[in-house]
Amino acid sequence: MRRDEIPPGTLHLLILKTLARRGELHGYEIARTIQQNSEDVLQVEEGSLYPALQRMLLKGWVKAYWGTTAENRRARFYRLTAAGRKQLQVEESQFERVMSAITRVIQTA
Amino acid sequence: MRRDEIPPGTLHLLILKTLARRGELHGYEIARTIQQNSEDVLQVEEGSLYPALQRMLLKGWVKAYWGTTAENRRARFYRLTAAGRKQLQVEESQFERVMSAITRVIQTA
DNA sequence: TACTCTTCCATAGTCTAACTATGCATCGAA
DNA sequence: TTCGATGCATAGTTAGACTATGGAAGAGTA
Repeated sequence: MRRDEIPPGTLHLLILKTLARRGELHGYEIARTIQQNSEDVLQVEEGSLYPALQRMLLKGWVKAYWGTTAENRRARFYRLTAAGRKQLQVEESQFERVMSAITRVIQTA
Repeated sequence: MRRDEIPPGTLHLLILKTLARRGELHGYEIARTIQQNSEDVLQVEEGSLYPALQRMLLKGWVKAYWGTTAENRRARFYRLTAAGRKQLQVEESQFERVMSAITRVIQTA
């Protein structure tokens, strides 16, 4: 998940999508999920993840609460809000729109 | 071609690809070509384009020379170097690799 | 004539967000 | 008793796309 690899903002999209599917997860779990689903292509650094979650909290796309994991550890869990669900739709279609445009350019040139 | 839409570095890829197909073009022409091929989804701003071309010159991916356009205007033409051709391959497969990873995450979550 | 639009180049400075580095804390296993 | 994994978080750096701005030259037009 490097600056020179992925679109800025894509991390938001990936987090939103992951939460939409999985319901509620804590940060570390979100990172591992994305990493696994990408078959280890996308490495989600903690220094990217937590700031991203902070931004998303501020924007009201997610809400958070403290709880305990299955292994009895303290962790902060995140859940999508209605605004987050709407944002997911926006970002998903935006992503699709731009990526197919780029693909078009690459294939046409 | 906005920061919140496209991957940083993608502009390089699009320019490289465009030059690879079209042979040699001047800056303004590169911008219009990308824009047209994307069906106006990607707006290539001059404040993005020219700095990108400078970077690419520095990295030796393109070389430039002054000439005149069909309309008899002074313009700077760009052509791919061997290094640029190699870089194009790298960026193209990189792009493909990451985009399919993102798609995988979005579809799997 | 003056005007606006398009073509063409270029740079200075701003801003976003992913990054590195770092710090802290707990648990289980070696 | 050290190490790895789990878990959170922030400070500061960096790349690069952006806005704003400057210039020049030609074509058309009022």
